[in-house]
Amino acid sequence: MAGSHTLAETESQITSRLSHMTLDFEAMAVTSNLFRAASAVRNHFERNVLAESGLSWTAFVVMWVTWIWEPAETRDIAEESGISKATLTGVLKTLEKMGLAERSRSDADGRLVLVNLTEKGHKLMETLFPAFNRQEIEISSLIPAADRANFADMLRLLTNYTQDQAK
Amino acid sequence: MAGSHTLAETESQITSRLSHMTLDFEAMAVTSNLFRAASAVRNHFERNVLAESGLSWTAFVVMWVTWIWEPAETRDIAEESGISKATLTGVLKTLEKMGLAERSRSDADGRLVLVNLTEKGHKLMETLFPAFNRQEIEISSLIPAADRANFADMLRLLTNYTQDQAK
DNA sequence: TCGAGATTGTTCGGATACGAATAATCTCAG
DNA sequence: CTGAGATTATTCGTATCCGAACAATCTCGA
Repeated sequence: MAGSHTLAETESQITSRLSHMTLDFEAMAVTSNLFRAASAVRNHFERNVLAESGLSWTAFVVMWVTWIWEPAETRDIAEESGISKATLTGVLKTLEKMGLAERSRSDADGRLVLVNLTEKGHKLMETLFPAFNRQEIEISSLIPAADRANFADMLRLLTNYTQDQAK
Repeated sequence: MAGSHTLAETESQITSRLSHMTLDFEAMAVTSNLFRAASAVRNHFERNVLAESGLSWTAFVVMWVTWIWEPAETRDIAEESGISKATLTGVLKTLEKMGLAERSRSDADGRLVLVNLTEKGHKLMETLFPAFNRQEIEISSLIPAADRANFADMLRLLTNYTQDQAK
């Protein structure tokens, strides 16, 4: 756990405070660092790439998924973006308010809602996505090239397992 | 990106839609899967371990950090938990309301706030943490044992780099 | 001793996040 | 043809999340 204490200090304090318990430090390290890293990376992107266009990480991801698959169904966008449909409704409201996306009810099935980016949304993605990808390259270069694909695969293992458990 | 499309379908569609752009798929895979995995793991823990005691992931982490370092200063808790001080104020309000933690102003420095778990908070952690750690073991066992420590180290690289950039 | 600058925690506004409840729509078996 | 069951998106309530602004406190150099 990064923070005001070193890793050694942290493990030492944990051992001292919880000596009556069996702990798996390695297991703790996997989950706590996963969440810390994701949080830190999201904040980094929001501050350095997305702030200028007023987008949150999730708003960007939703625009990205829509850009790739449009016209996209909201149930698919939510799943591809890893957020609930309730959350997507709110994020799309924000994007519509910014004039970046538009929704319409499907002709084929009245339950479904389709989403497209607006022209303004397309223009934004043409410049924002390359900047975002450059930052992705910078960040991922911290991971040794030989480990990178494996790292992504291990992350997918975690996602797939926990999401399968939810079904 | 896990979702309603396979990885191959996704990369194919991206290539087809954005053929005018150079893309680094590997870089994209690192950041998008990092966030997806973290989100999925958090939801998994909230549903399967934390829901019963009404705690969110972050509320648990704050309790955990406080348990280890108490009496803990709020600036340190926020840093160790990877959240802002503004967020911590809100989370501590929630924990106080639940009777699980208490705050007091430091005698030594009037700017600082100290936090302790209450007796009820300690009791909860005595049973909740082992259950949480068991789930951590289950989740991390998805990562091959030989890769686990390295995986956590790579995550720390991402966190440290992005947080250093924020300073 | 004093004041500028720094640090701390809180409040505010607005965005994300989700489960549960709800209404609308579709499917399919009888 | 009809109704039960399933699926969809939205609303609601509540929690988290953060940056900016603010008030209180501390430090340190002049």
